[in-house]
Amino acid sequence: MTILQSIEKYVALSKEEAGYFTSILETKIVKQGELLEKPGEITPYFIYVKSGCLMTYFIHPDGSDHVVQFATSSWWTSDLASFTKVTPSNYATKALADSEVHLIYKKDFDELLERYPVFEKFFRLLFQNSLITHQNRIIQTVAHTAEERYDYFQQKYPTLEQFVPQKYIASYLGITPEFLSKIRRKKMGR
Amino acid sequence: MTILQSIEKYVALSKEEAGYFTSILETKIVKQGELLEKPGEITPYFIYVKSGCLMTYFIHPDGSDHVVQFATSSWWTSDLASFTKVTPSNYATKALADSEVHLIYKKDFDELLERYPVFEKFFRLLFQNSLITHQNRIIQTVAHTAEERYDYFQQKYPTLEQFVPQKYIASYLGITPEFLSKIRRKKMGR
DNA sequence: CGTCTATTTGAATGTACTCAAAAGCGGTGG
DNA sequence: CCACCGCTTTTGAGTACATTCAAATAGACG
Repeated sequence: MTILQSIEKYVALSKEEAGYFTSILETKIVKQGELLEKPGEITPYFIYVKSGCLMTYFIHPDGSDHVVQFATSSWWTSDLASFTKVTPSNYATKALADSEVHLIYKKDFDELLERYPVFEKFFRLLFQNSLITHQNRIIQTVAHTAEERYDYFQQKYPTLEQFVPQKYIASYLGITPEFLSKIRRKKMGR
Repeated sequence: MTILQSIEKYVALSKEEAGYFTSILETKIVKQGELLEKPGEITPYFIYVKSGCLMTYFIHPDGSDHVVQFATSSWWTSDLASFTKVTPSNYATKALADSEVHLIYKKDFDELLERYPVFEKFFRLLFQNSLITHQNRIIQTVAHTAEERYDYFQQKYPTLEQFVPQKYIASYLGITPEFLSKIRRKKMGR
C-alpha cells in the first residue's frame, strides 16, 4: 500500500493535494540496526513506515530501555514531543529490519497543513485514533498481569513477533526478558 | 478562563467561528459523585471541564477499577474510543467535586469541524499534545517504581491531591491503596 | 568455525498484592 | 452537640508476581 492510499482511507485528496504531498516526501532506506532518531537530538521529521519494522524506545538514565511502540508497514511513528516542541528527544527510533520509510520534515509538515487543511483533518484523525490506542495500552499495563499483557500483545499484533526480538517485546510489556522467557515456557505446557 | 480563551491559546477564531462554537455548547452542572459517562453506554459527547474535577476510569471485569485520567479546569476528557467509533464505553467518568462542564455532542462536533476547519486544527493540536502526555505516562508506568511514579505525580499535578481521594491516586498509579499508604508513610520519615 | 548476542534456566531477593483488622474522618440524625 | 454509620486510610502478616544475578544453551552473522 502506498502512503497516499493509506491517507485516502481517511480523507479524499485532490490531484493537487496529492501532488504537493508527494513532493515534500523524502524516501529513505534504513538498514537493520540503524537509528532514525537519537536521544538528545531533535527529531526533525515525522516517519511513515512503508515496509520493514521500526521501534521507538526510551533510554532510562540507569541504562535500561523501554519500548514505546513498534511500527510496521503503513504505521506512523516519531518522538512527537521532540518533533512538536523542537526539543531534544528522550527516545531513539531503530530499524528492527531493513525498512523503507517516508520522512516529512517539520517545516514541510507545518506548511502542508497550512496550505491544505485536508491534512489537518487527516492528522487529527490519526492522532485521535492513536490516542485511543494509547489509552488502551495504559489500561492494559495497569490492569493486567504480565502474562495477560503478553496474551493480548500476541493476539493484537500477531505478525510482530517475527520481526521483534523477545527482549524488545519484554521491554514493550514492561517486564524483563528473563521473565518473558518464563511466561513463554509456562504457556508451552498448555 | 472561558472555553473560548482556552481554544484561542492555540488558534485564532473569527467572530463567526466563536459564535457558532458557543451555540453548540451545552453547559451542565454535575454534583460530586455523579456519572457523566457510564460503562456499556455510548459516550455521546466530548467534555470540557470549566471548574471542579472529573475522573475517567476503566472497570475491570473482576471488579477493580483503574483511573485513566483526571481532568480539572480547562482540561478536555472523554472516552475517545466510544465517542469516535460510537461503540459502548468501557469507561466511566465521575465528578470528584461539584463541577461545571461543557458538552459537545458528536453530531455537533462533526458538523463544527466540517464547517470551520480551524477547529480541525485545534483538535489536531489538542490530540497531538495529549498523545505526548500519554506516551510519557506509558514510559512512566513501565520504567519506574511505584514510589517514583508517585513522586512524579505529585510534582506534575500538585493541585490534584486536594480533590482526589488517595485510593484513586493509587488506581491512577497502578497500585493498591494499601501500598500507596505504605509509600506515603515511608516518605514522611524523610 | 568462532564470536557475539539473545534466550533459557535456576536460586535468591525484592516489590507490590491480598486479606484482615484497626483507626480516622465526614456526614447525618437524634 | 454528640453518637453512630459508612467509607477511606493505615497497619501488619503472609503471599505472589516479577526482578536480579549468574551461568548454561542456543542462534545469528561474519
